[in-house]
Amino acid sequence: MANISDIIEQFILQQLEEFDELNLSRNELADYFNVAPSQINYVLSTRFTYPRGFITESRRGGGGYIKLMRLNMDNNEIFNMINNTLSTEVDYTTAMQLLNNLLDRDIIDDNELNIISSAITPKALVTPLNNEDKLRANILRNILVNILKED
Amino acid sequence: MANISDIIEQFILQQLEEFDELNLSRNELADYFNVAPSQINYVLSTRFTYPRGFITESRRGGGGYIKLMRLNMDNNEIFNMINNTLSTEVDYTTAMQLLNNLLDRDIIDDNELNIISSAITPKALVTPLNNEDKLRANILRNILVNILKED
DNA sequence: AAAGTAAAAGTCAAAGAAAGACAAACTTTC
DNA sequence: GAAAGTTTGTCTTTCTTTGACTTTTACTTT
Repeated sequence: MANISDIIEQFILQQLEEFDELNLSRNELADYFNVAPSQINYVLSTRFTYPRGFITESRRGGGGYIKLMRLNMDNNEIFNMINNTLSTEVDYTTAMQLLNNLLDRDIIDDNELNIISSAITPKALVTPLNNEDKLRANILRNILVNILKED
Repeated sequence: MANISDIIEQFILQQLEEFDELNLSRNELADYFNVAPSQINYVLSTRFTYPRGFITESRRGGGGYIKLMRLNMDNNEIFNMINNTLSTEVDYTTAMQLLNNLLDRDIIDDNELNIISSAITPKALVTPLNNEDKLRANILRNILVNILKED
């Protein structure tokens, strides 16, 4: 019950109440809690996930960091779509329907729809393995999550 | 942003806002930031690259210098550069340099850069076999061609 | 004018500093 | 007792910093 991962999770959540965006140092955090650095990855990847409304970004090497951001979940139409429609795979037609839906709701504009759709056309996603739909879901999720993060 | 290379990059970028062409002294700069002279080369070669829209020229010996220039390119040259950079494969760093270049030249705006870059992050392009860079080039080409055809 | 010297910048490789991946070992839960 | 979840550790990859050595150029001396 009082496992260290939960404690670290609470610690991070607490920080996130003050700031929407955290800049963590994996090693420092690990040091602070006396755990292996990879445990930080474990906490992040099991608790601070997309479906729970978080997004991470990182950089290695000197001055490296892990940036953790909380998504704005006021817009839960998109949020639900991301979690449902885009959880694993999505074909082009469905993806376009979703985007048009977002356009109707003024969540994205014409120009944005244009750019996003050109990123996920079958032509853009040529891949030897037949994982086009998986790729599309992944890319689209990334884009929309990014839009959510903006506000 | 606690690494010195990023700080030096910012410093140079700031100078470049005033002038399109800078005359740097490698030793003086290195001295100013208290780093090894070769670190200046590192910063220049990792950040002020051709896809980012820069080119350098230098001279050794007494009175030597490094001249850093922002290229000005007409639409045709930009088009060619895009095609060259994206002809087969492109890694994330290079792609971002290209996008920042397009941002500087007002070909895309902040919002567009944001969307596009989230479509091509390594995270968005997870793929079992080593074709991430190929995929990225393909997607990015699709997006940019689409944007360029608008005007 | 040739030779020598000092003042630059260039090259490259080794060391260092982070984070990522992944699997083995352990613990809890059902 | 098996499955799920957690902890630990090792190895890899990426990016940065440092330093030793080389090359080029301008200036000085003979």
